[in-house]
Amino acid sequence: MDVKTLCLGALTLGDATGYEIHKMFDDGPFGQFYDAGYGSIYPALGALLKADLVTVVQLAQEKRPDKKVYSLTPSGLALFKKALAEPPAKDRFRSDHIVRLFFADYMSKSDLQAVYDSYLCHFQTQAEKLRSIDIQNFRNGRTFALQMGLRFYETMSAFLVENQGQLLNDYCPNPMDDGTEQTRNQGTGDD
Amino acid sequence: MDVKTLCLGALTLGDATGYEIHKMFDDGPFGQFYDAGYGSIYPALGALLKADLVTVVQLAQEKRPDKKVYSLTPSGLALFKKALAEPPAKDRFRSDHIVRLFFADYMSKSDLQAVYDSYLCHFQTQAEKLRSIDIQNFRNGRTFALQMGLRFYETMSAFLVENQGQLLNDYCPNPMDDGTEQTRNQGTGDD
DNA sequence: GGGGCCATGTAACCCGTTACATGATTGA
DNA sequence: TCAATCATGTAACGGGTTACATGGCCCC
Repeated sequence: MDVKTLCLGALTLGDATGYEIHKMFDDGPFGQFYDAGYGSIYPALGALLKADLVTVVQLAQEKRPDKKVYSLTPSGLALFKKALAEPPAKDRFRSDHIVRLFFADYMSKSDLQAVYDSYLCHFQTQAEKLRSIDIQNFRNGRTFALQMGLRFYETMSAFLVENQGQLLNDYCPNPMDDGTEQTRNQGTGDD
Repeated sequence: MDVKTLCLGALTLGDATGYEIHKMFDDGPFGQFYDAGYGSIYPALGALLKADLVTVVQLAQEKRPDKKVYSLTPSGLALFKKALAEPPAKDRFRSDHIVRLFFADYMSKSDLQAVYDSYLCHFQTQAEKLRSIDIQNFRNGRTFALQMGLRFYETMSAFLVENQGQLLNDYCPNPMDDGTEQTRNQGTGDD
C-alpha cells in the first residue's frame, strides 16, 4: 500500500494539510503501522490532486507559507475503499535492533547494553504515546488497531524486562570457533 | 541495515549459497525481522565478493546450475561487527492488514472477516514455524531473538482471538455522509 | 503430467529516503 | 540564543521489488 493511498485514508479522518498528515505518521494513530516523510507525502498529495482524488483549499497566512488544506473527493473515497477491498500485502517488519540482539555475541557488552536500553525505551515511549490518544470518538476498527499496537508495545517491553538476564547476564562473546563453519584463518585483533 | 550486511550476518552462521540465504529470510530465523528476495541477495553477494568480504567456491553440478558456496572472510566479519556497533535505525513496521483493520468501517463485513482470518492464520503459522526451529545449539542472542519473535506472534494471535467480537460483532459500516468524520482547519487560527 | 524444489542471475522500474532550500514564531 | 514548531516543496540518489530468463529433478 503506497503513500498515496495512505494519504487518502488519512483524509477520511478529516481534512488536513501535508504537515498534519505527516504528524499522523509520526505521532498519531498511523505511526504504529506505517510511516512516511515529507518527501513522499507532498508529492503524493500533488499526484492525488492532479487525479481529482482530493481537492485543496489554500489559506493565505502572513507569516508562514500558505497552508494547503486537502479534502477527499467522492472518487478519492471510492478509490480508497477499492484499495481496502484488495487482498493485503504481507506485513513487513524490519528491525535493526533485533538483528543486533540476534548477533549479540558479535558485539561488545556495552554496545549490546546500549541497544537493549534504547529498544526498551522505544517500546515504553511508544506505549505511552498510544495510551495518551483519546479513543472516545474512535470507531471499532480504530480502537482495535490502537489497542493492538498498545498490546504489541507492552508485550515487547515486558519481554525485554523479563529476559534481560538471558541476554545480558549470560552474555558471552563469540569464541570464533563455535563449530558453525569451516575454518578460516585466525581472527586477528579485530575492531 | 542493507541486504549486503545481512548477508554477511547470515554467513557468520555458516557457509551458504544465495539460495540458502534466501531461505533464511523466508523460513529460517531471519524471517521475523527482515526479508529479502533473490533480486537483492544475488547482487549483494556479487558486490561482497568484489570487495573481498566473502569468498566463493563454485561446485559444479551436472544437473543444475553450479552451486556457489560463499564464506565470510576476516575482513567481512570485521565489517559486520563494525556495522553492529553502529546505532540501530528505527524499527520499521508496515502492515497492510492493520490498515484494513483500522479502516474496518470502510470495508464490507465479508472482506473484513477475510482480512481477520488471514491475519490470524498468518500469526499462527509463523508461531508454529518458530516453535519448530531447534534452539539447542543457539547462543543467547539467537535464542533471545527467536523467543521474542515467538512471543510477538503468540501475543498478536491471542489478541485477535480475544478481541474478535469487538471488530466483527460490533462492526458497523461507515455512514458515509461525506466521507469525513470531522472538520479541522476552518480558519487560519480561530476567530 | 504438473507443480514445487533446486539454483542462479539480470534489468528495469518504482518508490521512498535524504538532503537541500526557505523562513518566521514561540518558548526554554 | 538556540531549539523546536509551523509549513511547503524539489531533486538526486539509492535500494529493493518485480519480472524476466533458464532448466532439470522429484514427488503426487
